Amino acid sequence: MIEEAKDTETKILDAAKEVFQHKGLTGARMQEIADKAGINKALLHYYYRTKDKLFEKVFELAFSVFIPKIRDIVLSTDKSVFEKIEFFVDNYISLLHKHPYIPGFVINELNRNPQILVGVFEKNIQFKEMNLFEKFEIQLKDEANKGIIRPIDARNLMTNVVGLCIFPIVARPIIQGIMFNNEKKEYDEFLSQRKKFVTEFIINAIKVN
Amino acid sequence: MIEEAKDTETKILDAAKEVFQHKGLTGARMQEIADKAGINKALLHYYYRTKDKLFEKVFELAFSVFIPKIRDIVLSTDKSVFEKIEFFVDNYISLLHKHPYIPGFVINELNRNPQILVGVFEKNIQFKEMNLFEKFEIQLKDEANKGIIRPIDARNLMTNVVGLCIFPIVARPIIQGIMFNNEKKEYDEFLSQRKKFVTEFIINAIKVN
DNA sequence: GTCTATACACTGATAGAC
DNA sequence: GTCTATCAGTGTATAGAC
Repeated sequence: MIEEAKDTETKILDAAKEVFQHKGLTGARMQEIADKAGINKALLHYYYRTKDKLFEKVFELAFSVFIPKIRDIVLSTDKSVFEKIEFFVDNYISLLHKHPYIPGFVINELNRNPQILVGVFEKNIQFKEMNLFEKFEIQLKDEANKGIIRPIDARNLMTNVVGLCIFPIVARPIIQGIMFNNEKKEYDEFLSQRKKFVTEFIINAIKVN
Repeated sequence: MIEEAKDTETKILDAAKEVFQHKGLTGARMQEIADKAGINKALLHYYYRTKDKLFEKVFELAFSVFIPKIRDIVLSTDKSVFEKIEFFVDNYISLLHKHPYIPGFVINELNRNPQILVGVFEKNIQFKEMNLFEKFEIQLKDEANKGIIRPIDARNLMTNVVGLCIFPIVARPIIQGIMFNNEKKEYDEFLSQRKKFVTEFIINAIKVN
């Protein structure tokens, strides 16, 4: 793998991602981003005008990494509910391990300023496609009628599935501190068995015996 | 209920809670806290020396609101596992509704600076009492042997229970935006049925049929 | 496109009068 | 204890040379 010479705009964006995702909008410093990108402050403004605009770009990219996956997986029509859940948990937790700071970043910035979502929605109409859940709702009703799963609401189920994947990542410092005596290695082991555990937990919760 | 004339120190702390919990350590401004407390900046430093010290105080109070509850409930020995779960979910979600900004605040600040926990632990040794989970683990093994519940790890279970309660609160802007077309009222209704839903979901997941 | 230098506003913190 | 005034440091952003 040869390290490509990245153009300045990309170098800035990469540095901005790292700094913003770790320190947040208000904690990030343009100077630190410039240092990390190997350029100077003035150049940041040349490419991205203001700190807010640079942040906006970083946020949109972070958001689009870990939201659309949900859509893709729920919409794969040829799978049963159990298969979809297994497939989702597996893929989503893998994704989270690759980008462990993104969920906390996105969640936090949205709590500070929910307004950001408006801009994101305008540029990505796909997020508004509510028929996504309507289709999934139909499948859930269908399998419930067939006696495969208990009757269950799609939004409650999706919230639980996503929450069970994300929570151990965003709340890592607390859980690791309280339940694992702050042992990083033990917590990594804990996380690595969550895929299997979470999948079984959810399927047991909704299946008819 | 008569509004008591609060002393200055309390007024400052109340104002600081509000500002820090909404804007975070780096986003909060001493000026805003002073304004909200109805005093001036100099007085903040008179009572709490520095911004960091004031923040530390606020963080510790926030942390102690929503962590010890877990301990209290898990340790109530006269309850079955099912009863504990129902009791916990009920009480914890009620608590979260009273302080909806605390979980996000605590989680975020800990991700930015996990070091804070060290100080909190030193002042509250109770958090380190790991036998809490060992006792619960014994009860889980016991009920599994009796064929009441499936064999399950205490830490995985606790993570799921707490996560299912907290996630819809901290991720509210995202879930409400994507699944509920940003309708506040609908999301409030959604939250109000979660107690029952989450309890049943977990019990179904672990009970033997 | 990239740099240095700098403008200008704001922030946390302190000095000192009352 | 509480205030006004102010300082020193830092932050974003821009001007202007190359």
